[in-house]
Amino acid sequence: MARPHALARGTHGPSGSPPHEDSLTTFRCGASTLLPALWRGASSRLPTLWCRASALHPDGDRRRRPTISHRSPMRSLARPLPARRPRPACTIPCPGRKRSAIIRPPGPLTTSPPPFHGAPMDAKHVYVEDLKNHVGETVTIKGWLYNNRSKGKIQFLQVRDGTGIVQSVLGKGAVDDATFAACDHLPQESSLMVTGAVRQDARAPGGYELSLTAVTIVAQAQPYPIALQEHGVAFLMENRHLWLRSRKQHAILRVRAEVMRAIRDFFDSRGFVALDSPILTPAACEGTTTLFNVDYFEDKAFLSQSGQLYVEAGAMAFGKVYCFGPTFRAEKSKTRRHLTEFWMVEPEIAYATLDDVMNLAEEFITFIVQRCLERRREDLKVLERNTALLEKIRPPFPRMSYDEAAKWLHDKGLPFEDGNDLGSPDETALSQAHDKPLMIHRYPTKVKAFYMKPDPQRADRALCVDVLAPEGVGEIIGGSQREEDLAALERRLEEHKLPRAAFEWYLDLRRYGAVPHAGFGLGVERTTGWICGTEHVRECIPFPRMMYKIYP
RNA sequence: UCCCCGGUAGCUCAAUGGUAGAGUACGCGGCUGUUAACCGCGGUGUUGCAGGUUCGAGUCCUGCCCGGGGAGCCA
Repeated sequence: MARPHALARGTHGPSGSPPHEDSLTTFRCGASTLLPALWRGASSRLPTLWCRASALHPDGDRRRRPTISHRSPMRSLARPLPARRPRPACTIPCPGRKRSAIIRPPGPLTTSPPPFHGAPMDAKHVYVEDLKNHVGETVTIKGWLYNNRSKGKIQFLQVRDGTGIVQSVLGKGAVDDATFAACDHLPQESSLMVTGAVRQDARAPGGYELSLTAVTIVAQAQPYPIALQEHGVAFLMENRHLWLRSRKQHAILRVRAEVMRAIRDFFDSRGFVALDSPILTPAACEGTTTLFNVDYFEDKAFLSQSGQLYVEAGAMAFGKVYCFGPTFRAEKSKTRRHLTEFWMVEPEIAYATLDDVMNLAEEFITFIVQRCLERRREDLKVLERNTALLEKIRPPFPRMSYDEAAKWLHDKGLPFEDGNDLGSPDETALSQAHDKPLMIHRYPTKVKAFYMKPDPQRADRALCVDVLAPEGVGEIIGGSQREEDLAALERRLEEHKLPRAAFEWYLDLRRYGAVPHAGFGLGVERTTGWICGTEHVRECIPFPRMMYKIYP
């Protein structure tokens, strides 16, 4: 009862019309085992695509795949390729011939697409993560082939569906021979639907497996670039859109999603109003860092580096607010801690002091970590994270003033100059020395932003706090009590040489009912990276944006 | 912007200045419990680019390009 499926038709373009070249990329003409006689006859005229390395670039030459960089924006896409030894645009293996054939552009498709193999899917569709509730039932998993270990007359198809991976066992005779043979040649990441009885079996990774009675191949993949082997970072980054399917990346991004949900749950349940700040802004919030420029009609604008000034307005209106969104920094930082686009949550509270936000940060971090332990333990296991270290993350967190930190660094013999901001190596050393987040407060006023309130006890120290995650991770929170005095703030703007006109609205917040207030910002990717034990923040966001890197 | 490391097959990597080679992926064959399965067979190539030294350069020198890590700055 094999029949074409809507999904399959979709991959071949409208029936009877010439397919778009791209639409052909989902099947291959070398797959004669998949095709009935009529279709196979047509396949010799079909152009497609079983190129060894054409997954990323239409000319099949991986070395020319688009790499977009600051110095050579869109170079490989914008310029014609240099003249060189002619290469086949696309090749297919031809039985009986040593060399691959050169493929001509596609002609019109006149035959119908190949039918699927296997029985129609009348079994209940379930997700891999729910399989344990369906032992003994016959169910269908819809997903992609993670790996196939073929052992002659028995095949072990490992199918992933986004919620997990399940091993399904296909014995010869369980399905028709054509389907069995097709499965034996299925490349990694081919999409397929498998139907079978759910069994508990200790031999299966994950503990449950399927005894298959039907397999439907939705789309046979081209050879998948990301093999089950080690790959270099550069290669994986250029294949980020596919890398997301890998187990570790999958686990990290699920933890990230949990972190984001925990953030919202924490503030929403405490009476904070979500008040989003603009992404397009007229001026720098802090003045010191480099911003991305944007043409804003006839004017100039910037991508926001912080929503803080705007949530201050929000706090005066709603009492407790937070903004949560992307933030942009154009600094040329090339380290494992930096992205040019990252997500930040910034709570701001009226009538709050530095101590209030330090206490809040402590509760907040604890909430996020414990939530991930509670709900994403399996992912942390995939990541081989030492969760015992995370279990310890509960109040109180150690607190240290800047002066105490400076003394600690001196005692350790680290080259640190009093009065300077803490450098990266300093923070790393401090962070490594603690097994809980370390709160360092009251940095020198001169190294901090203009809006931070100086300590009334000591004007050369600001009422601010940085929270350093342990294990050498470093800063995940920066916060402060804000300067609420109009005259003092005006002086600070001048000292920082900031354009006053752009800040008039901000000064208004002091003119009309100023109150003490405070807040902080937490970086989502750094926090996720700490919880996951990830080496680099680029793995903690689906499509990282970094210096000179904006593809894919 | 500065400092350090790197660029060889689609991918991961070898190769005293002397014939560019493995594993993997891919293809074919074998195998009814595999765990990145295994066994046999099949060939990968402008050694990042441009010069230079040399009888001879993947290897040494110079410049450039690209990538990675770090400093500053920051979440």
